Amino acid sequence: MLGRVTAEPQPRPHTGRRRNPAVRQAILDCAADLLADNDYSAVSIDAIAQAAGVSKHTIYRWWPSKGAVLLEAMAERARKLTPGLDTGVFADDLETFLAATFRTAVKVSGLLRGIMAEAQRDPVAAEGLRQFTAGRREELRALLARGLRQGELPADSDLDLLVDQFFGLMWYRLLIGHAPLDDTVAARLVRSVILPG
Amino acid sequence: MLGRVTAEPQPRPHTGRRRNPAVRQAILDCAADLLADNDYSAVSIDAIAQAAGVSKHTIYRWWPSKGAVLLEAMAERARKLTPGLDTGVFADDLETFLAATFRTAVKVSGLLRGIMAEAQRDPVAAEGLRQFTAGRREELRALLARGLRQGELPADSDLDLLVDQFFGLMWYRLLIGHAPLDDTVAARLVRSVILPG
DNA sequence: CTCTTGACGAAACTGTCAGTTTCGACAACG
DNA sequence: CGTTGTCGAAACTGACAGTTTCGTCAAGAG
Repeated sequence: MLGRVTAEPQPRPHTGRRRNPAVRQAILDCAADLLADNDYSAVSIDAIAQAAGVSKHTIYRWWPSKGAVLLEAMAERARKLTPGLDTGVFADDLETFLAATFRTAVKVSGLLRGIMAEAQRDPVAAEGLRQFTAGRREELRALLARGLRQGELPADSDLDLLVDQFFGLMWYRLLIGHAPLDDTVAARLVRSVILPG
Repeated sequence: MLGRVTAEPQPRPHTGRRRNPAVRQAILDCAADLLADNDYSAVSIDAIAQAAGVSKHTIYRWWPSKGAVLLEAMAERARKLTPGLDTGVFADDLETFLAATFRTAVKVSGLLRGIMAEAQRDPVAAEGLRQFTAGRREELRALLARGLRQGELPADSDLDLLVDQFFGLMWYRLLIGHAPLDDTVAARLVRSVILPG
C-alpha cells in the first residue's frame, strides 16, 4: 500500500547525520566483554549502555531486543576463532577442530550460557542462535563428510546424528558443568568414531 | 555460639499450627502444569501463587527462590516417568530407555528448557539441576556398563563420554529445536554404538 | 550560509517480576 | 485460653526491559 503510493525506488539517497559505526562497534564489544567477565545476570542493557558510553535509546534503534544485541556480539566474537584447516589427515583435522572449538567455547562459556538462557524466552535470540549453531554444524558436517568419503568412518554413519552428538556433548557440559571439556575429551571423541586401522 | 547457650537437642517437639501438605503439593503441581502448558516467560511466582490459590508468602516460606520451586516440580514429575526395565537383550533395553526418555523429555520440554535457563543465573537451580541430571546419567551409565560386560560395546568404550553424547544430543535438540527427537533417533543412536553381530 | 533530516545522549516513564514485610486471621497443642 | 507457627492478602522495594520525550549536534541540500 504505502509503497504503491510513493512509487519511489530510491527517492532520497540520504540526508541528515550519518550513524557512527564506532558506536555500533563499541556496543558489541562492551556487550561481549561484559558477558565474558561478569555473571550473565549482571549484564543488563543499562550496563552495556553505560560501559559503552552510549544511551539505551541508541541501542534500541539498532537492535530490536536485548537478545539480538547479545547474539550479534557472540556471533562476531565466535567468527574470529574458527580453525578450518585441512592437513589431509582426517583424524587430525577432526581432533584439531574439536579441540579448538572446545577451548573457545570454554573461554566464552559465560557468553554462550547466557545466550542459551536468553534464547529460551526471547524468540529473536532463539532464531539467531538457531542460525549461528546451524553454521557451526554445517562446518563440522562437511569435515565429517570428508572422513566418510575417505573411508575413515563407518559407511552407514548418520552424519547429522554424529554432529549433534559432538556439539550436544559440548553444550551439555558447558551448561551443566559436571565434567571438563578439554583436549582430552576431543581426542577421546575422535578415537571413538574413526574406524581402526 | 547460639547452640552452646541453649544446649537443647530437641527442646520443643512441636507446637503451633501444623503446615498443610496439600498446600505444598498444590504449589508443585501448579508450577509443573504452568511450565508444561505455557511459555516459560508466562510462569512467574505470582502466577503460580494465583493458580494454586496460595499467597506468595507461603511459597517463599517453603522454598528459597523461584528456581528451587521449579526444580523440585520438575524433579518430582520426572521421577514418575522412568522406565528401568531389563529384558536381558541389551540393545533392546537401551533403545527402550532412550526412546522413553526422549518421549518424556519432549512432552515436558517447556519445563526442561525453563529450568535450564533458570539454572544459568540461579545457583540454587544450577545445583539442583546438576543433581537431577547426575541421577539420570547414573542410570544410563549402569545400563551401558551392562552392555560392556556382555561384550555388546567396544571394550575400550568411555562410558562417561557415551552418556554425555546421548544426553547431550537430547538437550541440544531440546534447547535449539533444529531437529526432531523421537523413536527413530533412539534406534539410530543404538545402532551406531553397539558392535555388529 | 541556512534549513532539514536524522543520529545521539540524558533522563523520565511504564510495566513486569522477584523477593520482603506487615497484618490480620486461624489452627493445633499445652 | 494462651502460645506458637501457618496461611492469605496486600502493600512495598528494587531491578530491569523497553518506550518516549527533549535538546543537541552533524551532515548534506538548496
